[in-house]
Amino acid sequence: MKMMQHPKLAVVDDHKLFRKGLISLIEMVDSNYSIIFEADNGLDMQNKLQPDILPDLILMDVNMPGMDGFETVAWLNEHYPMVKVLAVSMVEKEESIIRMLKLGVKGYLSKDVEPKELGEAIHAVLNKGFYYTDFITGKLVHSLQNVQQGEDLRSEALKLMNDREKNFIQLACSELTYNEIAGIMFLSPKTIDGYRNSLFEKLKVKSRVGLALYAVKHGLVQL
Amino acid sequence: MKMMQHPKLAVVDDHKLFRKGLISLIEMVDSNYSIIFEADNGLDMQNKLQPDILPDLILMDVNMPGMDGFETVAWLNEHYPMVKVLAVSMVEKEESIIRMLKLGVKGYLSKDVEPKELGEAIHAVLNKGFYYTDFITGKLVHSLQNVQQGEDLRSEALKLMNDREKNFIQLACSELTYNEIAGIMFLSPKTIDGYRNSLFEKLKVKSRVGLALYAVKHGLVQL
DNA sequence: TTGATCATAAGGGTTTTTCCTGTTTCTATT
DNA sequence: AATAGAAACAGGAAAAACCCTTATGATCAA
Repeated sequence: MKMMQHPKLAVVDDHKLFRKGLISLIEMVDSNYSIIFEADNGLDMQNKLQPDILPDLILMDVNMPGMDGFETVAWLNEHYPMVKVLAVSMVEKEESIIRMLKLGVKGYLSKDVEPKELGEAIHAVLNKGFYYTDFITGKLVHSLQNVQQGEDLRSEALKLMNDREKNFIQLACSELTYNEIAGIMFLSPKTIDGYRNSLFEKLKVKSRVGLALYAVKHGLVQL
Repeated sequence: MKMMQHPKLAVVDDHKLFRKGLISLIEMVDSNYSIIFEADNGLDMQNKLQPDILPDLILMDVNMPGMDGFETVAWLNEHYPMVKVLAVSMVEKEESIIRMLKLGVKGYLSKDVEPKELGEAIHAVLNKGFYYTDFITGKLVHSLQNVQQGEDLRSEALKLMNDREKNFIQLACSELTYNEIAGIMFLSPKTIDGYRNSLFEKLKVKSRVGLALYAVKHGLVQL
């Protein structure tokens, strides 16, 4: 495997102390790396990015004021898709990890890993293209299985209502008025009233918005 | 980490020769393992499973005549969820891998790995609970990104509105009335009126339901 | 200083939604 | 045929959502 000569790195993190510490650690683990800039958040990064001297890898915090990690990575994908990103975050919420992976980050490190692992991660991303730990893979697999749970939610929900109600709730997830829905279903608006009230009770919601969100959550309508 | 004393294994695969070979390899890498049964497919496995002597781990082929790996794992989840499964397959189609992982298999091995890796995989599943290679993780991440395009929508959507409006649209995805939302945001209901109208125009929606669905679709609120 | 723009907010109206309490119609069962 | 239960439907009223126009103060650029 061919090694990069002088990998150029950048650090984006709103906590100055952490940022500086990270940089000093990186310089310690491998003096070959050069930090070409550091930034407080995504906007700051946009200003400091020089199109003619792009970093090979950006260490990116997730939660930052102003422009957060998600937005920043999305922006990078748009404008400089060749720049790799290694997420470095305090939070280990599954949802954050999955979102960042979906955006294509090459790895996701917790802020409390050993410096040794930081070095390994950077090396892996630069030379192998990615660094996914068992922890990350575990989250990934778990989130897959949640999609399965969504299916269960769906079938549970479907059991609660009859065909007319299913038909109605789908139409209710729109900008049609109940009167218009009644027209489409060839029913009196008052019957629609009845469906609504019965679903409010069954699904424990209090408004049409609640109804629509319930339907989406349980996969009864696709967006 | 505590080792299991005499791990009980089973092999389900329709190719007799491969099955026998696999068994002999397993006995070779660690004589501690005992193979308590082998089966041709899922149905055969159901017959040979003795509820009082369950295997700790089943090596499971994916494509089998009769009852295939998917069905078999689903059945195991239903009836013996504590039995771990390590998929061993000839096919490396992303879709197969993802489906098996969704079903909760603890690892997915190609049939042409080195015997050494087979040993490592069995050991890892028994002692650590799972064995996911970089290859598997790669497939996982890739399948995530295929599902994706929502993040781009999200950042597009965020650009359209200011902070107050973002705040408001999230609150609008609830069963609060606009009056209550005004109270929460310390604003006059008439100002909320203004936010609503401005978002209706910007997002090209006509009702609060439309607003809520827009927000969900673009990832502005999570369900 | 003036004009433009933006966030906030008011007045006052219409439409839609929500929530009662009923009645009628149909259908299945005894 | 009698009856029980559901599905469909109504009247009426209050609450919420929607829509249009106008106004004030703050900020900013010319």
